[in-house]
Amino acid sequence: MYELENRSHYPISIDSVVFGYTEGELKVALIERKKTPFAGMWAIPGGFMEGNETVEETAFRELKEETGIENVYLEQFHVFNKPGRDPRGPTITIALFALINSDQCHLIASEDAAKAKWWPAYKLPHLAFDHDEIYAKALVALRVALRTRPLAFELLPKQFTLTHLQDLYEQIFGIFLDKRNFRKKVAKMEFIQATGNKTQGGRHRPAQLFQYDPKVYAKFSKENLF
Amino acid sequence: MYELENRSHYPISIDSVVFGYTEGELKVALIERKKTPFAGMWAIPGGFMEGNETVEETAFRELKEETGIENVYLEQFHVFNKPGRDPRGPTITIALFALINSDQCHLIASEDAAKAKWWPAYKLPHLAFDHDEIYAKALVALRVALRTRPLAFELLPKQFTLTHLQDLYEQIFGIFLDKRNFRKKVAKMEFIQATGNKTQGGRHRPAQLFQYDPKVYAKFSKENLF
DNA sequence: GCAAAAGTGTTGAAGGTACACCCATGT
DNA sequence: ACATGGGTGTACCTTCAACACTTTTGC
Repeated sequence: MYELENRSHYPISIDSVVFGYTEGELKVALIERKKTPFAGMWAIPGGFMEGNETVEETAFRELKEETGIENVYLEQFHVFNKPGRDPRGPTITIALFALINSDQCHLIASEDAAKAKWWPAYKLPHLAFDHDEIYAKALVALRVALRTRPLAFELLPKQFTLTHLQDLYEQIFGIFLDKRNFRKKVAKMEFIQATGNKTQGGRHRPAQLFQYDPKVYAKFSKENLF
Repeated sequence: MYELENRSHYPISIDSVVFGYTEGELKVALIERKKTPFAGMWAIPGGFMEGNETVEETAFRELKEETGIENVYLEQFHVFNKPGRDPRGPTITIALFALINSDQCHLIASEDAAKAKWWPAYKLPHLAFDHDEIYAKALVALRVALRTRPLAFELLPKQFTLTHLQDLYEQIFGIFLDKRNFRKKVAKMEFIQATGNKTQGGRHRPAQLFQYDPKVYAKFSKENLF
């Protein structure tokens, strides 16, 4: 403890851009600020590190407090510290993105946040602080992550249809994919397995339900190095 | 300034993994620690943020102080804060990687560092703190970055031969490439241009020198979205 | 003239893209 | 019976992978 006493110390805030997928649409969880600065504006949920918390612990705590969200996949993507980004003084923000299947996830506001709400990912309002910039980087990080790792499944329920999987990719990357070609590709991925179950209740032909097997993926990705 | 006063404040260290390419070999700049803890061990250069510095400003200042390195490409890749990673108490380390053409870059030690030295990237000694772990992540980040952006040129002199470019990729990704296929691919990349100049002095056929044109790349990458 | 690195084309395999119709269900 | 989304195969084209010899220079 001796040597660090002389050092400058900084408040550190942890902000988490939470992506969800509900009703066939990519969504983002935002909170409306109660307090100044930027009271009344929408913002990315987050808050300050306290005591001996780690970055991830702070992120989980703040998400729970501000939105009620638990059990999400979290990943760091950038540190923001441009001078002037927080009118209360110099702060350092570590930004993370979170992935959740938001189908049965109602947001619950509390404490620092007046409201918490899922917004369509491509129709966000103007955000508080420099959160527009943080969000833009989060989207890029999301695309890079989804390209290189099997994270789409974090956004889907355990069992999902191929149409949903395709739709998710189309929305995240802003492209259209050919249904037959997409399915041919998925068929070759042994870590995406048919369960034998089917959807019910649509007034159309029921769809097969698939699931992701991380063990098969682990074997597969070791063999293919990347 | 009012509201931040109550918050926990933390010392923040900035460590930069500097990759260089000298004498046909991928290298990393390390310093030997003078002070406890870990006096006598090799470590990634870095130090603590002070005053109103930004992350990047701290990184540049520490690199200059500890190794004499200036004018490098810098990019953040991860924040480390596992409890116990620094015996002096809880600290947060923001890690960056740096890219430089180290051909004419002699390292100059000073202040906190007893020595500064280029090490072959795949033959590092065991490092101080959790720097082995930081370095492992830096290598992964380097590969991801080189795959998705034209950063190889930061490691090469302004004019370079195709053999050097190929060798750099082979070392970074740990693979062997076919010379003819590699050159065919490069030929299609309009942002890598022959200068008309040639190498001199080898006792073999002189090689054409190429250079990277960022303007052409910018046009190219906008057209191809990724 | 020999050592050492530079430079150059062709062929076959694999993977990607484009494209249109029938199927199972609910109302 | 009709509306809705589920499901399937083929042909072409582009890209990737494998492979060996000639050229230019310094000594």
